[in-house]
Amino acid sequence: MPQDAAGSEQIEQRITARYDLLSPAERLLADHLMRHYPVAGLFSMPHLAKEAGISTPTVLRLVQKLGFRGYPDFQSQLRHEVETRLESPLAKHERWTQGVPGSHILNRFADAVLANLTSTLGRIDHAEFDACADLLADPQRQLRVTGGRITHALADYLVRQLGIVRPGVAALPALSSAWPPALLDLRRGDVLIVFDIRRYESGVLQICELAADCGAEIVLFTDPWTSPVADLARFRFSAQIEVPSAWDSTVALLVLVETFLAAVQERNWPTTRDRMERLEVLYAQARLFRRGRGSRG
Amino acid sequence: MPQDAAGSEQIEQRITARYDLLSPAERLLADHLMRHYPVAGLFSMPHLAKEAGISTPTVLRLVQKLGFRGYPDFQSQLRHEVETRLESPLAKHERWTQGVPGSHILNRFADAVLANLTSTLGRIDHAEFDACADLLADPQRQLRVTGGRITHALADYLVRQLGIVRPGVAALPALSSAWPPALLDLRRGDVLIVFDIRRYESGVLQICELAADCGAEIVLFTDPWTSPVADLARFRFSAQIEVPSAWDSTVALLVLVETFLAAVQERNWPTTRDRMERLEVLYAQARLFRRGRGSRG
DNA sequence: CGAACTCTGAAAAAATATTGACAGAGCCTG
DNA sequence: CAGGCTCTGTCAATATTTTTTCAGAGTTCG
Repeated sequence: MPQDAAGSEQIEQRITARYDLLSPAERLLADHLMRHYPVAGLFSMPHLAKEAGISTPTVLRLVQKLGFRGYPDFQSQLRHEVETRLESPLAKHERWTQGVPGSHILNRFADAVLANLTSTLGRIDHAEFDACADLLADPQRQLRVTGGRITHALADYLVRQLGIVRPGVAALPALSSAWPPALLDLRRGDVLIVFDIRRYESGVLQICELAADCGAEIVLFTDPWTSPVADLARFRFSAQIEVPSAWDSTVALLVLVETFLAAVQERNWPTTRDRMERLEVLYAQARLFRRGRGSRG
Repeated sequence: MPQDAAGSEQIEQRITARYDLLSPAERLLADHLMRHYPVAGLFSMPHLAKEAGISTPTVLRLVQKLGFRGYPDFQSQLRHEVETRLESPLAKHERWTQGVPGSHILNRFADAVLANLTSTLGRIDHAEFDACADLLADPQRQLRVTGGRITHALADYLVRQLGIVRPGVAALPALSSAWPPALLDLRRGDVLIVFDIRRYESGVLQICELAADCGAEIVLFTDPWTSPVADLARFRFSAQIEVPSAWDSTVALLVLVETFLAAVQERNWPTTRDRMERLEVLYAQARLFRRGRGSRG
């Protein structure tokens, strides 16, 4: 559905639609605009140029490429967008900040997620978090990760990302018959990271008991109902998971996981950076990545 | 609690607080500003004066009475307010950001995640969301899902959960040599769901092109920089992903995914419920679950 | 009724923003 | 490696905005 004119198109859309026509400096600006949308564009041209790290003529060239006659024209449209977003029928953000029953699923869901997040994060003890991050950052300890039906993806994510930051990270196998060999080289002091939210699965408790017998430290991510694994765990973090859906939400857990990833990588930054650089080299050698969509031949 | 200076007060509050100190012409302007708050103040001084029916010096006198050094100073504060309104309508940060903001990694991370979420969700067009949910809920269409290095876990999660709601959902294989057979029974109108955030991987684009040639509809989840797949996609949802970490965050994407899951299951609830019940029976037969920790036996 | 006062906008002055012209830098291509 | 190309910033011009100055209009009060 091609717009004949750029008339009422959103600026965001104009940018994405023409992104491949943009030059490198223009993309710097476009990225900046998108990242701080829409307020960034309300500043004066010199200010905006400085923030984006480019020059004023480039700003002008971009807005002209986007179909505006000049910078004032661009700002005028932007103000209009801000207006409809903020001012008019108490626009979009307000639609989901107040949980009117019967509103759109996006609003209801976002409401629940935000409530879960604030509640989850507000309850975490900073000292406990730091102690756990220290544990996970200790290169002497091997890490093993496991999850249940819903949390499997989370466990997978943690393994992949943490495996970049440090060595000795692996997921436990899915089949219980494969557990004994996997526990074979678990040493005292190694760490088992467990995700276990309701519909606690029997297998998860079993493997925690096995690992505890081997002298492993257990880190548990769970829900407020607290899984049976809690008694075995050295560290325990519980997240709010209820949303308007037939299932529970893993968003708060993911935030925890990502925060731990950030904390661990911060704790041993030289090593992390070194590993990441080597990873980049390997990726480059494998020619796995291409450029963004601008790499015109 | 008297503010010594007008420091961080909201402009609306400043106006109401000093309203009775204002002259008639200034009140005209104040009324206009309040009536079209906050966008009115983003215009230039001549424009604003004309709209309010007064002259530019009066505008200047008002903003000075409000405690600003000049009109640019006033606009700067106003932009800041617009930003906080748009980015985080919940000023609830204080609840768990007690102390210096940006101190503990938990606070910094949570700040970023909340900003990402509000910004991401505020930008989603409800109609587009609904249309896409309709597409995903259509049992006639098969669904295939794929992701990149970071988003793989997300794709996996979507497959598992959506696979409970409806039949015909599968992940694409990881190895590109396995793609052609996987695409073999892709029919016109089937849907390919793609996660592609920066460090866009070449394989993702390739498989999208293949699928598009087969007549598949493409649904893209990406970042604000817009992946090259965007041109091929029927639906495109972009999420904010920046956090204080060496990596990007997939939290906002996960919220999108979970919201879609809720929307799809809602659209075909009888079928979903039926499938979930049968799943429960199967799980029970496999004796996979145990009770919560009260069931000491 | 007139002097002193405040309020207000016109107009000039200063500051700043926007736009255009141009040239150096980098890159493909022959 | 030279010529043509695009991209990008510096600088100058033009336009606009911001601020100041000032005088007329209206009001209050003795």
